[in-house]
Amino acid sequence: MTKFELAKAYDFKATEKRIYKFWEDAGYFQPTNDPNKPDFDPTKKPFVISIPPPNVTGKLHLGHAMFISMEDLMIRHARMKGIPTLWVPGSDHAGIATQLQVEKALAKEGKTRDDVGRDEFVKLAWAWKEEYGGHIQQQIRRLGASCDWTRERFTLDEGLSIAVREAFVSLYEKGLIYRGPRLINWSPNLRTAVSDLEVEYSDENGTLYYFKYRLADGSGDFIPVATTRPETILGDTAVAVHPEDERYKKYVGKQVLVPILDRAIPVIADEYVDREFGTGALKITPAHDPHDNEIGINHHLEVINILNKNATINENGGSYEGLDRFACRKKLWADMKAANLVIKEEPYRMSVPRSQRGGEIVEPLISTQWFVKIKPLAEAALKAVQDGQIRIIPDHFTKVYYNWMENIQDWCISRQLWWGHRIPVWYCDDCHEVTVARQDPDRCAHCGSTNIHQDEDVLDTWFSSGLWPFSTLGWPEETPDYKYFYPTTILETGYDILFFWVARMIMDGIEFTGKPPFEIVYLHGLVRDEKGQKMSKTKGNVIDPLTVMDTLGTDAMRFTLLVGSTPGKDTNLSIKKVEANRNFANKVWNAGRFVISALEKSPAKPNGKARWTGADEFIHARMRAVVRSVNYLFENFQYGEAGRQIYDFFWSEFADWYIEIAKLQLEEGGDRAFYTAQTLVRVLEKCLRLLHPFTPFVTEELWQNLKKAIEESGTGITIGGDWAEALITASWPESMPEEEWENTSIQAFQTGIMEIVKGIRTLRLDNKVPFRDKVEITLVTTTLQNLISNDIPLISALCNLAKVNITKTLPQQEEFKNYPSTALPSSGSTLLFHLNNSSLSADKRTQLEKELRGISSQIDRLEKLLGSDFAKKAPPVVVQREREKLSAFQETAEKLKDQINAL
RNA sequence: GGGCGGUUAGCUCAGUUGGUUAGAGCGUUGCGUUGACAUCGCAAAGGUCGUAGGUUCGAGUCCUAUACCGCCCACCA
Repeated sequence: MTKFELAKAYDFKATEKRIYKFWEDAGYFQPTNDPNKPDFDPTKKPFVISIPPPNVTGKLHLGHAMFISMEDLMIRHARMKGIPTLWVPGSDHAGIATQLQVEKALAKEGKTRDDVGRDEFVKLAWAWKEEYGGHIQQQIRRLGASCDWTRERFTLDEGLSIAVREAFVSLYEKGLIYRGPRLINWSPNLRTAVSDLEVEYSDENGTLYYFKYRLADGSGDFIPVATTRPETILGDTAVAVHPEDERYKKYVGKQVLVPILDRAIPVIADEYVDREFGTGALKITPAHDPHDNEIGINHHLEVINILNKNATINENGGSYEGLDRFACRKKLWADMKAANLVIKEEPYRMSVPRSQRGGEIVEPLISTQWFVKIKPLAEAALKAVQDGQIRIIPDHFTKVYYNWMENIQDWCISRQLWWGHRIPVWYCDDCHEVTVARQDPDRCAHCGSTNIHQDEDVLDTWFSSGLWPFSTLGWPEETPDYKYFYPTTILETGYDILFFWVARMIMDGIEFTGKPPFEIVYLHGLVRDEKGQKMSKTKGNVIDPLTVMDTLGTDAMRFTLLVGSTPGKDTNLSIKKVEANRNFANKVWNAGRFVISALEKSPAKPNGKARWTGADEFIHARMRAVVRSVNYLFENFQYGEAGRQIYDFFWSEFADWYIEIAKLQLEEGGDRAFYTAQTLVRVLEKCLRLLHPFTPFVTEELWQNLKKAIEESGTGITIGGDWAEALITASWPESMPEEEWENTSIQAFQTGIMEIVKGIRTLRLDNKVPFRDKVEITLVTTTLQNLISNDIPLISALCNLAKVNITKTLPQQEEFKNYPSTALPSSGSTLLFHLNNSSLSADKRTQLEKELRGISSQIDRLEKLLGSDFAKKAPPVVVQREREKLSAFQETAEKLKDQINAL
């Protein structure tokens, strides 16, 4: 007797926390790296993932839930395969995001960052990190993430700061980092430069302003020009026209006057100008537009910056000085109108650059910043993918990657922020040379002066993220971790940060370690709402993973995310799906309860040899097939499909069929009961292993209970292998070679028991005979007789039959004419339902004829098929399969005709 | 402008080595159920797999063209 009283429903709330603690305390997440430990094997290639570090002050959202589920799946699978497995967790200091939060908190006290000063601000930011930084790590634990918390890292850690310093200095020494004035994207609210990637363009309604550029010669002649940003007129240093434009050719070389300011600027000719667009004349503002900047360089134009750092107009704007850029736009335009310099305004659809973080309009302007000369790094990174050293999944993102790498621009890495890695550059106040050093210097490396000061800027957050796979393992030190675990195996993340992060890690990895930092890039899709829309607070369609876990359980949510996703494709999440998977977790739980209860009905291990029933063989054969298929799918990164197949097998074959049959087989007692219990245990146990990477909690809890129950049952049931300490360390089911009996067993069960039982169920429903009424049937068959001879009691019990008759030919007695019947086309058999109801007989002919029509069309189709080249050219196995189908159909058709004739 | 993806049941989506009139969940309809599970069971209805060609004995699956939807990159004053 087992003393197991498992709850009727799976109680995930009670289970999840306890199980997680059990795993963590037992040290399962922590691979050994100690040569003195017995389980350390330096010849084994470890499986390693570095977590995409979430923002340290972030809150868990579905994007996190997605990658945690995905990576935990990979990690658990590898761990079960017996591979030394490491998943390095950590978080990112998230320069701009965190600084904004701290500034927001300050703003509540009516202060700005300037009020408190840099040192104090950084202290506040650290305090903020200490207070909120742990939250997301706790939330990641709730997801069941089996990462090694003893190796947790933070991008501003001491070790990682050393890595950042090393990376910067080494790039600088190679001439791959330079400083200079260039046109960059300026974020006025944040008062920092941002990289091109951090600018997002949005299509918005704007205005195209047409105005007059008067000639300086006082002729009163003018060139019409259009712009979307009138305030930039203040910084114009030329007007460009196309060299062959008949309208404006004559003006080239002459001077025109900047409106209001009356500054004289040249008219130049450049082929870049599109004669068709606008007025065909282009104002040139080299300081505030990328193209204009290029043209300016080619024509040696003056560069006039008109903006302050907060996007107000500076001293170059004359009377507009101090005005905000947009206020200036209004006022300048009004003034121009008054001066009769305005032609017209028209509505215009334009693409507006906005800051990814703050959302405000970004201004292109000239500023002195630090840049990485990226082309040499990109070339090597490109090659690593081309050569197959790194494989990107799904494949089509390879092209996206190439496209980006081939057109890459230098990367602006300096940020005018306070929260981040300070740029390791010191300026000498005496000789004005720069000192770039790994250790903080106390004097100038050139003149020895102690009058030096460090660069005020910090590095782009992504600069440190790019080093993540190796900086977290100890680089630049040759630590044991670095030597053993680097390069990592898979980099798993969303495709939205392919450029931000993945591409940079590849470039940095190759540059600094000489090796690609990982072998596989697996990109998952974004999680959207059930209609496929992006989740956003304003739309109110945000699903909070914490709430989902609270109400439906972590396993259900993980399973939903994993099974609903295909690599690289966005997935639409709806609560309905999670509910369905909550039901699945409960189904697993209850199947487990049943199997445990079956142990009570099983005697101890018998001496006799195993006697398997058709059902036993069927479920074993299907289990083997599922294991093979799941392994194939895992090898090809098709985790979603793998999960789906396990789900289907578990529910519609194991639970719906085998367990139902097992109930009857257990009643027989003796050996039959023993082998049934053993089959139940073995199949369930294997399913728990397969499911564990998807739904770790319910499977672990059940597995441990099952193990204990078996030990205490005294049945001596084995699982054909060793039990492990815990499911998390149990071995992964490997594929077994396909054997002849598998197919035979599956075929036999499906065409025999399954089809007969389904047929009887259908007859019952069609004829409104409830299950509780016993009925008699006659099975007319030439093929199934031997196959099911032992299964008559089983079929009888499953269908509540009083009697089963088996004949080879249709009975000729008068009464049978009125019996409802159904054809079993895959075996060429017919089922007669003993129910003499003359009111039904009227319909019988039509029903039979309808069935016959269906079957006949199948026969026609197959005859045609088999008469075609198909028979000659298709593989014999395939042809044979169709032949068998045809003969079964033909037999069915004969029987149907006989019945019709007998009416 | 360049690139990529999608189009399969009422809805949301699976369906990767081409194998023969397509699957799931939810929804709908009907029936059932006190012993693993109502977080359940049995069944039904519902699809010419966007369109047009092509390759092949065979195409949802491969190729070409096309329509519509979506995304990414570059960005035109």
